[in-house]
Order: sequence, then structure tokens, then C-alpha cells
Amino acid sequence: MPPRPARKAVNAYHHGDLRDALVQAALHEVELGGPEAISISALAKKLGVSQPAPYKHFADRETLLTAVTAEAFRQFSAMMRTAIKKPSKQSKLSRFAQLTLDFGLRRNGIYRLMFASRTMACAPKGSELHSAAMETFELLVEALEAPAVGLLRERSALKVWASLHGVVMLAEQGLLTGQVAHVSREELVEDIVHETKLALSVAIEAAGKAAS
Amino acid sequence: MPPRPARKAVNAYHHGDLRDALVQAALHEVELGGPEAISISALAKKLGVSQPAPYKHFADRETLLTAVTAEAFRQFSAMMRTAIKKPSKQSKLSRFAQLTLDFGLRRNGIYRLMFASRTMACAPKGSELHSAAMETFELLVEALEAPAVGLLRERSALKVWASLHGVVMLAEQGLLTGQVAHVSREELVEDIVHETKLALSVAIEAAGKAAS
DNA sequence: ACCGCGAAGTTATATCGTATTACATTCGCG
DNA sequence: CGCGAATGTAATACGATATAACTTCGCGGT
Repeated sequence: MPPRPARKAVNAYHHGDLRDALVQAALHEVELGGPEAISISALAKKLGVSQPAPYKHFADRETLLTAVTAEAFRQFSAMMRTAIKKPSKQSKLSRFAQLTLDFGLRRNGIYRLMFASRTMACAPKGSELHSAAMETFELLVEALEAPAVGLLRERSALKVWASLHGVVMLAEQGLLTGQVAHVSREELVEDIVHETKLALSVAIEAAGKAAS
Repeated sequence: MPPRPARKAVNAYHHGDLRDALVQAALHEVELGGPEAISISALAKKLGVSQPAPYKHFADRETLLTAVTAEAFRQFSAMMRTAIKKPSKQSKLSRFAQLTLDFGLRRNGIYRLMFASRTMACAPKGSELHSAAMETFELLVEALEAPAVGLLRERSALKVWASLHGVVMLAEQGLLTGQVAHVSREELVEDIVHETKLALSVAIEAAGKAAS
């Protein structure tokens, strides 16, 4: 199952698993300073290898970024998967939404890498990255806990996804302060969740009536 | 009213209005290649001045970016202002929304500078940039065409803003393709507009009853 | 009229990050 | 064991940011 066997450091000359170490280290850097913060040479120095060594594993900075983004999506998915699995007082959708907001603010650097950088836009359709992102989206659809009626679920999921993304961005950019300061982020998210559920159930019912 | 008198090129040595020329040229570059594309030295070369000349007007790259972003917001606001002024079959909100989507996709580089870069997040509260952004938000509130009841308008505006932003981002990143390809962007936006109006009128009515 | 100061530009240079090329070391497999 | 592929290093070119020190010019005061 693991694509790369993760061999241990073989000796002093060969690092042993530089590729993976690079991705992990980069993820750490991105968490602190965002996508712009990662520097090939800085990573190389931190890992104790020569500056051009990373280029044996990644053609350029962009390629590394893409791999890091894919890893970030996998971690995000894993988190969500466990979160919506265990029973709770809240609905799955609500937990998904609140966790996304939390992730987006706490680990904003990574969030921006995933959702607000050019990296995603450049990912070809079948790529590792694109697949990882689609899988995350599937989790959201699942969190809706609604029957599959046409593409109603997918459409609702898109709207939630978009709204959540917007809230995170606005919050992070300080545009949720000022006049609307006491509309808390959490409240706003609950609003979105609530409206989404309502709209979806109405749409499903309407579709049901139309069919009968 | 104009902060800078825009003097003409005085002679061969002094450019005359380098500051403004830099902002305009940068805006052009951003439109093509996004925020990362602008390079002080490239701009200097394009404008026919020496490479360090821009630093007489902007302390560093970040500062230039901030000025460019503010200018972008002003242009965006101006566009919206005229758009929601003239009468139309569509509602003001609908036009605002569709125009935002259009702007976000057509002039994506600039859009990303405004809404998806670190620049905004770093703008202090009273800054030129922050004010320009707030003014744009006010236009959206105006486009809602709803009476001011508490902060209900502002809350709705935030939700629309967030949703629109999310749709633009998703569309641009190719995440609106695939299974949900035939849910068109425009349709999605109309959905958002419609739901927003509905939710807002319900909330206002509820507030009215609670008061009586 | 002139002087001089400050704004705006220039040349030269330090520093840093990306990326390539040519060379060295080690792994693993026949 | 020995050879090729993978992986790492050293040396280097390039381009961008940024600063320092010097130059040019407009303008306001005397």
C-alpha cells in the first residue's frame, strides 16, 4: 500500500528517504509561513543535504508544491473521515463545517496552499493531487447524509464548500471584523449549515413530487 | 481631490510620475500572471527606468502589491457602482453576483490579488487598502435592497460574499468540473442569490414579529 | 539671480533562491 | 563482482530583491 517503502538512512552519503523528508519539512514550513515560505535551498539546509539534492526528486519548486498539496489533502481527508465517523450530538455536516473553519484558521498556511494557491488550478484531471481533492469533496457529500437524487447532493455540497471557503478567507483577511464583529464565525457557519440542509430537503421533496 | 497631481514627464532624467505608472503596469502584469508575476525589476525595465528606481516610491515588493490591490478594489467598486445603478430586469444583487463571478474568472489574476493573497490579511484597519475593501462590501450591502434590521443585512451580505468567493475559486481550480460539470456556474450563482434573498426576508419578518 | 535642499534617478554591489551541468558515491541486481 | 541507475555533491549561471553612495533637477527663500 505505501507507494514508497520509506527506507531508513542507508549511510552518510545517501539520505535514504529524502523525498518524503522534503514533503514533511515543506509541510511544516507552509504551516508557518504559507505557500510562499517554502524554499528549496532552506529545506535542503534543514535536512542536511546539499542545495541541489532536492532536484533529484522534484523537477522544480512547483512540482514539490504539488506533492505537498496532495499530502495536505490526504491529511485533511483523514481528519475529516475520523471526525464524521464517531457519533456526536452535532450532525456530520455541522462537524465537517466547523472543523473546516478551524483548520482554515489554525493551519492557515496549509489551508491556503490547498484552496487559495495556483497549485490546484494547474493540477491535471487525473493527477495525484486532483484525485486527493476529489476524495475530500466526496467526504463532504457523504457528510450531507442525504439520499442521492440527481445531482442535488453534489450541488449542495458545492455550495457549502464554496461558502465555507469564503468564510475562512474573509475571517483570515480581517474582513469579518468591524460592523459585523459580533456575528461570530461559528455562528455564521452554523447558519450556512442550517440553510443548506433546508434548501436541500426542499429540493429533494420537490423532485420527489415531480416524479410522482 | 486627486492625491497625486499626475505631473507630466518633466525631462529625460526624471520620469515624472513613476509611482502611478508602476501601479498601472503592475496591475497589467497581475492580470496576466497573478500576484506572483510582478517583479520590481521587470517593471522598471518595462518603464525604461533603472532597476532600483521603484524603491524611491515603494519600500519593498509588498508595499507595491498593497498599493496595486487598493487600486484594484477601487476599479472593482467603480464597475459595481455603475452596474447596480442602471435599471435592469435582474435584481441588483443578481447583477452584483454575476458580475463578480465574471470578474473573478476573466480577470482572475487581479481577483486573486484582491481576495486570495496575503496582502489583504496584512492591511491594517484604517489603511487605504482596508478602506477600499470595506467600501466594496458596502456596495454589496446596498445591492441587497433590504431594510436595515439589526445586522441582518450585513450578515446576509457576508454569506453572499463568501459564497461567491468560493464559487470563483472552485471554478478557477477546475473543481466544478467532473460529476457536477453541468451545474453551470451561473446557475449556481443564481441559486445563491435566490436562497440569500429568501433567508433574508424570512429573518426580517421574524425580527418584525418578535418586535411586535 | 543664486544657493541649497530634498525628491527622484542612476550605477555599483551584496545577498539570496532557483536551476543546470558535470562529477562522485552507493545500491542492487545479474 | 561489476555495471548501471539512483542519489548526492561541487561549481556555476542567472535573475530578483534590496541597499549604499552618488547625480540631477525643481523649487523656494534670500
